[in-house]
Amino acid sequence: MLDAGADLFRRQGYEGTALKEIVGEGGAPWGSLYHFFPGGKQELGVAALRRSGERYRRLIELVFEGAEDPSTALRQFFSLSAQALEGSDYADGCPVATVALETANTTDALRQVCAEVFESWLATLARFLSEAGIEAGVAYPLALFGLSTFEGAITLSRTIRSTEPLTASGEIVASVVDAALREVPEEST
Amino acid sequence: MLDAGADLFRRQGYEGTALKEIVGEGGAPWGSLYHFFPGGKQELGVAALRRSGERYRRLIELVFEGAEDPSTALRQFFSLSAQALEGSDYADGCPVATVALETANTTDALRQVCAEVFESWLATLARFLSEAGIEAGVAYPLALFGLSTFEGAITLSRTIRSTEPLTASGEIVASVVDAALREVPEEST
DNA sequence: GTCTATATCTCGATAGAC
DNA sequence: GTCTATCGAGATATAGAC
Repeated sequence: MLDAGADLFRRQGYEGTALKEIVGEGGAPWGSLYHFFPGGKQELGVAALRRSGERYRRLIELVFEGAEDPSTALRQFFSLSAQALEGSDYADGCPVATVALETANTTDALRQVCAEVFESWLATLARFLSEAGIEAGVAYPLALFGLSTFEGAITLSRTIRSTEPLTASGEIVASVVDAALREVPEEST
Repeated sequence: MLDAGADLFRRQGYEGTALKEIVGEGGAPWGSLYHFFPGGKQELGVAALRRSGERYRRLIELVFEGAEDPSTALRQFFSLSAQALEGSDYADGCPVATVALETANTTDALRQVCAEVFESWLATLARFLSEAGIEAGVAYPLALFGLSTFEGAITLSRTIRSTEPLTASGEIVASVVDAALREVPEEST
């Protein structure tokens, strides 16, 4: 049920998704919805976002751990997302961005979860950048920049139905991080 | 009425905004809504997005025309948006991004307008980059990158309620464009 | 715990007088 | 053109049997 909700929220947003749709898609019994989520739709939303946010964070980790440096990891991540978008008819974008924008000024509980998720991704990104030798004061702004570009590129790609924003942005982000890495003194690698 | 609609769509999205709210806020007569927009909410949405999208495009033009080069224009634009966000309790972000994500896979008429708006901004950006001497094949991907980063930074800033994503990203985008400008042969300026 | 039925509300859209 | 009243659909949430 959480997975079905997360998937629908990502595609059509929070307001655009009906509870019946979630229980229908998830094959879960309608009667048990308010047993597990006494807080109703909002509580389900919070739980679904937390779950998909953490899953996405682990995906980031996986890509960075498998790559030789953060720059190639980013290039791969952008390219991977472009593939995922194209293969899903431009539906599988960021699991929280749509809800984040919808609720930034309306439903604070949901906005807060989205903020927590974004910050967990930022912390993960900054950690990998730091571990590659980039100094702490630079790593966090660089993570902010990288995630910003990624989120915006997904927004553009979904809207104009082309992977071009993701691929073009991915190249430049990777090159920016690459330049930062080249400023790292040799001993620290 | 169009302005009231555009404002509400930007803050709380398309699905999250009721028609009554729009006519209420706009002080317009309810009876005339379906006279001017026989297509109902969707037609009003299309018109509102087109209008605010074009207004925003002219704002971009204004900033670029007033700045000495595209790099400083971008820095100013990010900084201006950060101010606008902070001054509006993080409500006045991008006028189309929220609706774009909501409708990318649900309501194609709205998605298409958002795509048109984004593309008009991209064309404007690419034109200014070209006019500054950056070759055509580079200007468009650079515009894609710049707009992507901007859109994502707004998303992050609104969600975590901090201007940090915008300021950090603005600096880096400006420096990337600055580097591209330095590759321009002197004669072409 | 889960089901069915339903209460209550709000939405978008329409009808018809003026 | 604009107003008032209202329709019908679909939403969230609840009640009460099992």
